[in-house]
Amino acid sequence: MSAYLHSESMDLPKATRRRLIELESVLKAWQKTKITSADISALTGWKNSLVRHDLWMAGLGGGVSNGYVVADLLAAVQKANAGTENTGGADGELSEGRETDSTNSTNVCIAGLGRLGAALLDEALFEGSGFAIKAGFDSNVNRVEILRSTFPLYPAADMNWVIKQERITKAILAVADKDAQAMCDRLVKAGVTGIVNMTRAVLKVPDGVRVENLSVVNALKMIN
Amino acid sequence: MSAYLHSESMDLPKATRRRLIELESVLKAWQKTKITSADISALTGWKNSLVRHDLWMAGLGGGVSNGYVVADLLAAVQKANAGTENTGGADGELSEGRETDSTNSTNVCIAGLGRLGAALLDEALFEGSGFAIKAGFDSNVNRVEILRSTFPLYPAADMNWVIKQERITKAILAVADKDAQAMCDRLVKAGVTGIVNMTRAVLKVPDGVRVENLSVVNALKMIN
DNA sequence: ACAGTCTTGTTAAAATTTTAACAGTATTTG
DNA sequence: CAAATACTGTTAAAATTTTAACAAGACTGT
Repeated sequence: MSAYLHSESMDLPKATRRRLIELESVLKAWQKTKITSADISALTGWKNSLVRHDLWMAGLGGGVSNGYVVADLLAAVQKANAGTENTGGADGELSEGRETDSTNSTNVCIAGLGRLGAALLDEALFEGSGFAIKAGFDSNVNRVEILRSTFPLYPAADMNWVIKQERITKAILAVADKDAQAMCDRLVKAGVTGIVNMTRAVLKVPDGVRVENLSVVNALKMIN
Repeated sequence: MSAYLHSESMDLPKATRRRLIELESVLKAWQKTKITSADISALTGWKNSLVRHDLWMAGLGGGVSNGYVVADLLAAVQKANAGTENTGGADGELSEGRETDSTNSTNVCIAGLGRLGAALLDEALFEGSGFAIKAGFDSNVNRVEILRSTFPLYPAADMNWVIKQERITKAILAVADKDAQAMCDRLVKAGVTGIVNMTRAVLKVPDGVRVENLSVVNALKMIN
């Protein structure tokens, strides 16, 4: 059973996906032109066999026996990490994995423009990430009108049409805990398929919608 | 082998700890006085057997056969979640799990006061969490002097003595990606034992220091 | 070119985590 | 009050994830 999927097809284990995403950062920061699984292990704490296994599962690891060529591996990993959804056509060889491909990015909105949400309205944070903030929402119309931002802000009432018009597929949820589930429901209804949840609330979403929890307080509890 | 630890003693599996922390939020939001593992399952998506298993592992679950009394379970879960470090004495029965126990809280600092870091200087975010922000640091002295905040801000150079004096044990890292590892090293050297990493960098820390990664961009990649 | 080293891809084993199963005990219903 | 129902705590099985092991391919230095 459990047919290995070391090529592309269905999705990889979550843990592997997370490591591949982090590996991308590691590779970007690596100076030399070559890197070994032992190097990566030293840098991250992951067992080197796990690194190789991850790459194998993802069908990556072009090289044969002596270390990885960073440029190649990075390109492959980037491609794999983008993979799941995003790319509409998926038939092109894509131009060598170069920097920000603004035409090919996933559109994101921020729901809740309190201190935290407003702070995320920052292009710099998303530079070269493949994601582009397209809108901010808040129930408080006052806030929407007063806040200065590089991105257009809307009252939450406009959510439905804005999300459709701007082809937004992901949201960052930064409302108050007590409003989290309600806002989440609205986002999902509007067509969002993934939510980064910055609140402490545990969200219930329908199948097919992914949630990633990023509550600072919960994280503090984890490291405590 | 693998002696079950369904009582208190060594630490629970990470996944279980994470769920227990989230369970805390779920219980706080629950209105009725009783709750069953099936209710929790419906609310979170976790299998009900997993919920019971988690509680068993943690040595919780006071009740016997008919659902849990929310107040009791919440108190027990809160106690378990605080448990790992934090409490110095650990011999008291602790006063009924009441709200913010400001004397008993863990002290936290924020390293990096850019838009994101500055936004976290917000008491409201940490209300009733058991954590208290005690200081903010930035290498840019200008920023430290200009920023208005309820919390004292210091140039990074003062980190060492401030962290000791204020008995800070945890840090939220919100510097630029390229400075992340260096700042992390300084924090660890100053005595911090846990870091919430908001950057995209993968941090290397010595044994005994816990890291929780909360990069918004990486989270977006996960849900993509 | 050959022996020695390194390092990968891949498989198999070990460890961990989740799911299912069920005996036992409250609670409700007739 | 007995039977039926509704849950939990706990153990055992299933599934998943990580670690170890190793054959085979590439370099290195002589």
